[in-house]
Amino acid sequence: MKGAPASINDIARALGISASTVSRALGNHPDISADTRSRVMEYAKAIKYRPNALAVGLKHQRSNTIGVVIPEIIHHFFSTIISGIEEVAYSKGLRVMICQSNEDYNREVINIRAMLDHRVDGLLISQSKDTNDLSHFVEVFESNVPIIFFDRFPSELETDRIITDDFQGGKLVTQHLIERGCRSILHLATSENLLVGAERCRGYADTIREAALTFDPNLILLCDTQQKVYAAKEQILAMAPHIDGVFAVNDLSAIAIMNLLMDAGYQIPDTIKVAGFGDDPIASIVRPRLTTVEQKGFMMGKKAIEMLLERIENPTSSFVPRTYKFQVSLNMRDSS
Amino acid sequence: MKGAPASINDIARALGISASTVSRALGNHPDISADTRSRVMEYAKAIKYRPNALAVGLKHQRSNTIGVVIPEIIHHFFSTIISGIEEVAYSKGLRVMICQSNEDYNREVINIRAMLDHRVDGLLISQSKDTNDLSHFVEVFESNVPIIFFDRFPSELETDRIITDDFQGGKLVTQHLIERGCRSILHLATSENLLVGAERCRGYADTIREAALTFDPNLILLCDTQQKVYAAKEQILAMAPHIDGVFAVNDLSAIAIMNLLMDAGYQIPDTIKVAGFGDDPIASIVRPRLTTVEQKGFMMGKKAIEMLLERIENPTSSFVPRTYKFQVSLNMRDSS
DNA sequence: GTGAAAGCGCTAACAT
DNA sequence: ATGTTAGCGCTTTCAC
Repeated sequence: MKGAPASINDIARALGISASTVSRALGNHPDISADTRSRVMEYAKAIKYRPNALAVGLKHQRSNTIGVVIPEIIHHFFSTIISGIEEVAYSKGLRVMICQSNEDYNREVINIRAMLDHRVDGLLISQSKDTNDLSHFVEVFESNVPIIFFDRFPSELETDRIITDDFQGGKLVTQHLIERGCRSILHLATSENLLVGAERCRGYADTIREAALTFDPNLILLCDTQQKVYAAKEQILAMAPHIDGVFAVNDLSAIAIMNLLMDAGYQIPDTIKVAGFGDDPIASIVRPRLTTVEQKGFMMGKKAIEMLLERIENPTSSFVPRTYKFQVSLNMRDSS
Repeated sequence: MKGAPASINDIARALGISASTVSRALGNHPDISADTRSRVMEYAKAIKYRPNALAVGLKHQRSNTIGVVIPEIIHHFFSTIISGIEEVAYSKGLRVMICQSNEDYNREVINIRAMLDHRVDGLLISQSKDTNDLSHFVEVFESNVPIIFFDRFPSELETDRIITDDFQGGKLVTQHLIERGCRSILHLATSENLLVGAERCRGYADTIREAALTFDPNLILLCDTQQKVYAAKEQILAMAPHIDGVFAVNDLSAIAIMNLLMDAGYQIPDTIKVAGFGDDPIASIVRPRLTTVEQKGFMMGKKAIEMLLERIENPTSSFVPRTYKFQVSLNMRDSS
């Protein structure tokens, strides 16, 4: 029940040796005699000595911590990415500092600055939906802190990226719906400046054209949350009689429209087929089970931190940005 | 594109003044002349100076950071708690360091130690399911770092707690099911050493007895995840003909059993009524919509950090543990 | 094999 | 109004 935690100096004083000897003993330096080492170790354990990470970080100019900034922790995809990141981090004794931007530009900036202030060794970021000004990212480059973007990245910047093949995912879904007989497919899209959404949409549009179906821009609705789907209820129900398929940019809006259509008396998949994107656990819980694109979140997280660690270890002057794109697969279930 | 970030000394040197003057100017110390202040500010902005949080922390013996350890970020309840915590933290310029234990004792220990090493100003913790040894918590007390438990706490320790009235929640659900006509209610419970689960179960059992229904211990199944529900499929289907209600300890297992029963031909809520606990967003998405107990996650998060800040500001020697219990409400939907 | 001293970046007495 | 100094806890030359 004492005030400040014990320091190396406390140990040194108690044992009548110098702080540097204690430091070396604790760090298993070869010069230290077995006897001294064990005395130090023993006493350190007895008083529950713990190194001050702030002091170590200040000395070493590195904090043994990597920072992660994600839009929203609540999304299963991001959670699995974090698990992947932590998996690797723990195995290497690295600390992980997680912050969420809540899809808010200002918070993203604040979080990134806080992480830089803490002298994180590297940064793993998935940018917020409403980030347009990229100067805070540029600051990171200028401060020479390695940074890897995952999933959502600023296309204007030449950076390392761990991404999903969203275009291919969009194609897979659309091809599947067409194979199942759909001829008029509604696409629930996400806000324009989100590249992942744009890619999924491009996959959709490309496939429609390839299949020689008529591409109708009116069949694209900006509607990427449950709330927005319900807000667009009238519009959707007005279109419903003319469509036989829906490709939603994520699982939650897919499920929302599925419910909305079923409540209006439509049969799924008989009358209208629905597919989503992401393979959220909820996709296999709802009825009918949702057909959706599976993303490799855990693997992406692992790959992201591995790439980051490589960058940290090789701070090469000639920077050549790399992109690692994960392939996707379609999980066919009962909704299509 | 320089190596180390600029320090106060760099500014001092460039401006031909002393480091302490720079420090004071940056900190808006009243003694500093307006001229000096503005010159420092301007130059600092120009070179994008950022204080080294490690150095500040080392000096001040506090890091302006609070640590949060939760079992799993993926659960909506914990995510909302985090949002509540961040809400307050951001408004006060505090940093939040989040770690997940993944319901693993060892990770919990590692995380807490890492936070202590970082000299966090305080700790907000919800303990993992398989934590029985409490010595790492005791270490926190001994190091005089304020700690508040939320939701899941060690009952053997006298600590500050922000909790849900789980007992009352269990009662509410059970009373509701009985009012709806249920006479034989199955309870899907969680592992024994999780107090929140035990309390919900106690609320269930108490209510059964109060209603003068026969309490049958065989109607309590240890089954708190989707997977475990499906693993117990045979057992559940064998009981199904004899029950007319289910109270699940959380929403995911409630939904799992709902699906399992519906797949087996049971009508919900007509033949069997089902209710969950937690009000996960999925509860209002699934069909039938799930009746469930609403927990005040966001409010709990806010309260937790507010209580923590109070503890940090008043490190009183006479510690009297406080418990703040949040009331719950029942959201009645279509499953009951 | 161990100690003394310097310094990481910052702040806060204590000068002046 | 500003400079000097010391020190937070740790590591690491450089001595011996």
